[in-house]
Amino acid sequence: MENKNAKKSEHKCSLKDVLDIIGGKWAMPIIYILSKGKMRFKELERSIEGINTRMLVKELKNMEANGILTREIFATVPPTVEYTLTEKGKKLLPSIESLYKWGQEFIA
Amino acid sequence: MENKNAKKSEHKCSLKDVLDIIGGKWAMPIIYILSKGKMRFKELERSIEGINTRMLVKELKNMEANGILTREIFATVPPTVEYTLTEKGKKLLPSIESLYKWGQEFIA
DNA sequence: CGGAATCCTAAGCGATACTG
DNA sequence: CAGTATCGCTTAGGATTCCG
Repeated sequence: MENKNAKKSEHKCSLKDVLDIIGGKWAMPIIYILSKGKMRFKELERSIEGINTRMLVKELKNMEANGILTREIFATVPPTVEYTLTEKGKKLLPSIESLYKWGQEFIA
Repeated sequence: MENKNAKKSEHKCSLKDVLDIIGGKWAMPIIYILSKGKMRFKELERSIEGINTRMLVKELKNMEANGILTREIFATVPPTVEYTLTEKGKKLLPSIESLYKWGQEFIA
């Protein structure tokens, strides 16, 4: 069982619960990239420096399971799959952009 | 060398760089707790559910090295040590609170 | 192209006991 | 009280290969 339980249904939702979802190494970078609009798998892989196939797949699945993004498949040859932020996902953007700006300001 | 390098001086500061500093399991929860004011080590340990001595020490050191909080020692018996957010650290609060609120809204 | 399946390792993390 | 010092995981994360 490599996959993360899509939130084990308690009703507390602390900061820790949020971080369980988007606290991984790649989640926020992915969301940040996707804020510019829908993207294909390969585009994402190229846009996010340092990530590899396995981690990208894994994070995308997690975020899909958590309703942060959607996955659309097009039966083309070769196959096309597009990822898009949901409204829920988009509402994470202010936080993430804010973190990013903090970095710009405080990390030389 | 268990400690994290207090930022290896490049000049790019991406989101990843921010997460290198506060992306760990406990950093944001600690900052969040400290937003209420300075606290002693033991208070922190009690306030943050699930953390243990080792991880608390480790994160506090990291954050101190990154200028997010300060550590004040008082030569009392028994010893007293207080941790306080720096201005730099406080500027992370909006992001963190925003993440927290997102959790309140979207994680049942 | 978009993954799935393997294999593997570093390090993040946890529990506990001990010390000034 | 405020930490160190060990020890031992587990698992997140990485590299690579293969498949429809």
